[in-house]
Amino acid sequence: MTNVDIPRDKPARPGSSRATISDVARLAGVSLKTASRVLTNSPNVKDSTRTKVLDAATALRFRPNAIARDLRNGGVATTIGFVIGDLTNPFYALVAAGISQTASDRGLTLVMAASDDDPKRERPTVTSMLERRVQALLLVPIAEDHAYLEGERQLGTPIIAVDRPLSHAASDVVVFDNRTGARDGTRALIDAGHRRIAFVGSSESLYTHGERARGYRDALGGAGIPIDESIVRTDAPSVETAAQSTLQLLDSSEPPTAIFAGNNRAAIGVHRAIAARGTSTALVGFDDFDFAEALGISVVAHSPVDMGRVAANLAFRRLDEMTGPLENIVLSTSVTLRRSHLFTP
Amino acid sequence: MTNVDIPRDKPARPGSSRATISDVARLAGVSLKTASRVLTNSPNVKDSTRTKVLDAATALRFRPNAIARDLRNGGVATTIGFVIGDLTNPFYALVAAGISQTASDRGLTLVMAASDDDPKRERPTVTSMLERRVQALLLVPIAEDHAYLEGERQLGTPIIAVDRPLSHAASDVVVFDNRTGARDGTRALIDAGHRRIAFVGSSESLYTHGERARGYRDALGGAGIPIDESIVRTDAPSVETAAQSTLQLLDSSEPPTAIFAGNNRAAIGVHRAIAARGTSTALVGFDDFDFAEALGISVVAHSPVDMGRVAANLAFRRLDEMTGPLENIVLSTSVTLRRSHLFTP
DNA sequence: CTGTTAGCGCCTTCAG
DNA sequence: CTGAAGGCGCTAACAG
Repeated sequence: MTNVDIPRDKPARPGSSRATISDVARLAGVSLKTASRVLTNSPNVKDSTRTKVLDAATALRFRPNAIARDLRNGGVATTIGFVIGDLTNPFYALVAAGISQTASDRGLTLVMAASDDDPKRERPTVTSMLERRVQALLLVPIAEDHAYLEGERQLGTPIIAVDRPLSHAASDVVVFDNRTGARDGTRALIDAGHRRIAFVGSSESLYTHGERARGYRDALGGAGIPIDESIVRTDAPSVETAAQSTLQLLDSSEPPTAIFAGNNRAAIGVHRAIAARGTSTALVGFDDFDFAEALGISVVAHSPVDMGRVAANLAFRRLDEMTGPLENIVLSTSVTLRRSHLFTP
Repeated sequence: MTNVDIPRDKPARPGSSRATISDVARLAGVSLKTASRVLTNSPNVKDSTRTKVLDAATALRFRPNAIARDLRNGGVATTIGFVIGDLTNPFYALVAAGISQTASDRGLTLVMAASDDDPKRERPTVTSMLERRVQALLLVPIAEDHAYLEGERQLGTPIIAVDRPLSHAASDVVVFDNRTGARDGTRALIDAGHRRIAFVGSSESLYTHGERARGYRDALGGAGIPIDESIVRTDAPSVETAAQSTLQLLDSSEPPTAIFAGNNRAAIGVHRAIAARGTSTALVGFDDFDFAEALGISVVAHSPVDMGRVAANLAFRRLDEMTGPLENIVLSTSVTLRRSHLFTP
């Protein structure tokens, strides 16, 4: 039974009125498959037929339906998924930029979903990506338990953890060398003559901050400076809390002469507090951003864009040859010295 | 560094080894449709059957295939597309965050593609989105001619221009009130007693900067200050060029006492140049960001996240009722006064 | 060179 | 409450 007279009533949904390949074929007076061949640039088509089909396609404003194509081609989409906590954080936005670039080089489109930093929302978000049949899934993990991902990975979808490893589950990972970076950053402070150096950042239970606090301790230990836990403030996840903690540090009887800030937000908060008190406390931060450069803040720098690129490339390697041990890629950091490690003007 | 061997059962293509609904049905000993009913939460299924199917699904690690579902449901994806020039610019990242939030409230996933600020790449990028049958397309236009979008819109896909209008084509648009914002920002400088106020930003041929330069002129004109075109520098699209232009301004025989910066990058460059010269030139910027706050720079502020939200909501309204005239939504801005409009410390 | 046939995985008729 | 067909738009096999 051929479907010659399909009644196209009203375009209830967008797209429902779009021409299909058979519409094009009919208008061009060729078979469906011939039209398909032309539209997919297959060889073995007479030139005159080709132009006839192409003309019909433009006349009908034909757009191939990638959904149908993807279904036909194994039910896998030509997309790569990125599950992110909060796109509002410029750091993750840059990672996304790196992924996007790399993906588009491979003809894949980036599909993104934010879990709004809510650990409970991570799994549904990931599931939705998987249902969309993304070719690979990159994610910045925030849930407490990622055991649920094990099965997915075994089903063949490469899963790459970005910026921190999964909890209770193995996977490919791309992270920065937080520990070494923090150590070197702290060392810059020591080299500048400081001995009483505080740490301001998030909870050590956060992978990145745990590593950074460790690096900070490494540096002090290496220089024979005893660690005073009262000036290790890991209670500052936001700009405001960082400013708060710094104020307390500065107002104490034995204030630090230098501060190592655990991330970009902490650095802003610390800087603000120092400015408020008018002290010349030295500062080194982790993460390089516009404001750090503008303010002359010395930092442990890295490249979030590269992180995205590396993660995407790792996913593609998995796609091309599924075998091999899990990889744990550690991206190096570098210390960018400006002025603030000496004092804050 | 842990190296665990990945167990690969069926190393074919990802997804090829995934269970389908009929696999689930077979294992559960029911018909395909019954399984489907259970998995879509339809009523009218005996509880015992339901659990049987659910058990089979988990056993098989079944994941519904959204590609097939979308094809079935009219060939339209449950996604919304965003074509962006450069995700690296925090401004656009924030717009994307707003879109993402709003989309996920509606059960849609964001698919994003960057054209890398290359006007030539815009159209292919848009086309790829359309082939993916996104329900709506938001884009930050950069091509010179958007006539090609007319037809697409008529085919039923809502198309919303974000941050600037299309060229040579009509569409729904969401923009900021750049002109009024720039006027008010410049006025703050005038109110602070400045009379010789320079403009540093991108080419006026860029919609946003054209408007902002106009607002700047409005303010000067309104205060009876003649416009000296030699201090209107629209040759500064980047941080570096902005710093360069500012340096020239500062080194001239008749330097300005204040500068209005056309956007976030310009503000950074201007600030850097002022710091380099050590002058106390006043500054007001367009766009509010961390560094502006950290540096005490007064700015014309707005909400990129809201812009994304508004644009997405407009798209959804179009989806729900396709009728009505094209809309041109203008988002207001506000002046945030810190210290730099008086002088730069 | 071109056409016919047969599904990809899912869900909505329409029957039992 | 459950099952049997049919088809969304497209392309890979096979013919001719």
